[in-house]
Amino acid sequence: MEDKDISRAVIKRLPRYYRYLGELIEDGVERISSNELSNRMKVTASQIRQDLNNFGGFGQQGYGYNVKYLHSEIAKILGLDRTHPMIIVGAGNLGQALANYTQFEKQGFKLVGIFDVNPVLKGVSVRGLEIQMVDELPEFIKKYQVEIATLTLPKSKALEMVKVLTDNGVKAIWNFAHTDLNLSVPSDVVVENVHLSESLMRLSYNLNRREKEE
Amino acid sequence: MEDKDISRAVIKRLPRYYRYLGELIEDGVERISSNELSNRMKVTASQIRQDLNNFGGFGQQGYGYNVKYLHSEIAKILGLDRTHPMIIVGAGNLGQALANYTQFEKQGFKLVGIFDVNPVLKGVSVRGLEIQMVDELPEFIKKYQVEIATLTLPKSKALEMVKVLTDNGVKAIWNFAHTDLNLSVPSDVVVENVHLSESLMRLSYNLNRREKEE
DNA sequence: TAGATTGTTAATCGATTAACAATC
DNA sequence: TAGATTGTTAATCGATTAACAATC
Repeated sequence: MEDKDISRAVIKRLPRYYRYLGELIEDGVERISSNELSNRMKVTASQIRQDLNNFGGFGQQGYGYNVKYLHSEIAKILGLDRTHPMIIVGAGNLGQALANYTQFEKQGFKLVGIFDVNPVLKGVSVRGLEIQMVDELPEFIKKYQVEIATLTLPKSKALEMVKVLTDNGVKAIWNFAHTDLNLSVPSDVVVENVHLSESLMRLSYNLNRREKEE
Repeated sequence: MEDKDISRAVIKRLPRYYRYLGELIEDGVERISSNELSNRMKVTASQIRQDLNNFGGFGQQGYGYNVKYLHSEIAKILGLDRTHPMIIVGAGNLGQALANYTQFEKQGFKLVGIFDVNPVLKGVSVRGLEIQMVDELPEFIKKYQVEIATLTLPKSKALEMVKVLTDNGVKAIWNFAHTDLNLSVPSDVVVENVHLSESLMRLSYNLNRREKEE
């Protein structure tokens, strides 16, 4: 590919642009300038233009950006213009909660299976899918061409699971286990770590800080 | 306070240091140099030393860092050395899943109440706590001196809720709703936005990218 | 055409890395 | 003391912002 490397910071902002553009569409807004958008999003207009121009010239001088067009272009960049078969591995509280999040489906992340290691959960139905045991993973992944695995298992089990998943063709791992999987995954597999407890700690840090300030 | 402003990037890394140090304690490691730690964490030793020195000199020349001591110092910085009364507002799948996450309790985030707007859920027990209706929030927040509110409600309801919460003394909001609350909250209230769907989109972007690369 | 606003280059700012003197 | 490793300053790198010519 000819694409230059896009910085992490830019990629991090893309879904936020996408969300705001979606809201503008709902509000019936047809076009928007980088300046108007910058007011809404509290980022600089300069940053918006720089960010977007990493991927192409989506705007028009004197006019601004067509909201629908820009929204659909960002969707393409993010891979939301096609369906990604996804499974959840770990059918505990969090796994089941994510399974019930219908929002993801709308964005093309289609849940095709739920797995766990606990035999007690075998056959239990979650949003119309029966929980399966992990020994069925290899066959299932190939059959359904699973691209994304959501990992909602304890750290110890997560590490074992990763090998099974990637050996059988999973190309992306959405990791909720308390460990950094990107260090133990083949180089052609992408990982996004969520780490909710770290997020809560950052909140706690800022809370602490505010209290001390006064 | 005399503290200079610590950059976001540093704060983002703190919980990760904390996690690795916790693992080192479990492994019985007593001391560690920035160099050893840098190998494990895949960051530069220089960055580790710079980061830590924002908060004080926790190491010793020729020796390195005492693992237990550093761990406990970071805990203090993050506010994990005391208890934070927390509530969950929104007792849907995600809210209930988070309620059952006992990990948070261990780090001082004590769940004292769960609330929802849906009367059907009233009185339903989640991890020993009966779901309450949101009209009981004002009294409850004051009585239990609630510091943190976890928001797991749809966007529309989240916005109304924020006012009730902050008017009654909540000082920190852990926001899972698909909106940027930091733009609509009093300046003395801190917000941490989670945005799971944005995380999934970043994974999707990287997946897309890898596919195109070959 | 004149006005508006992009795309893009240049300037600034901040964060990361390297280097090394201080010191245990 | 000699060796190791921090704390900290200086150099580099990258990301953000400002400015403006290009152009719709």
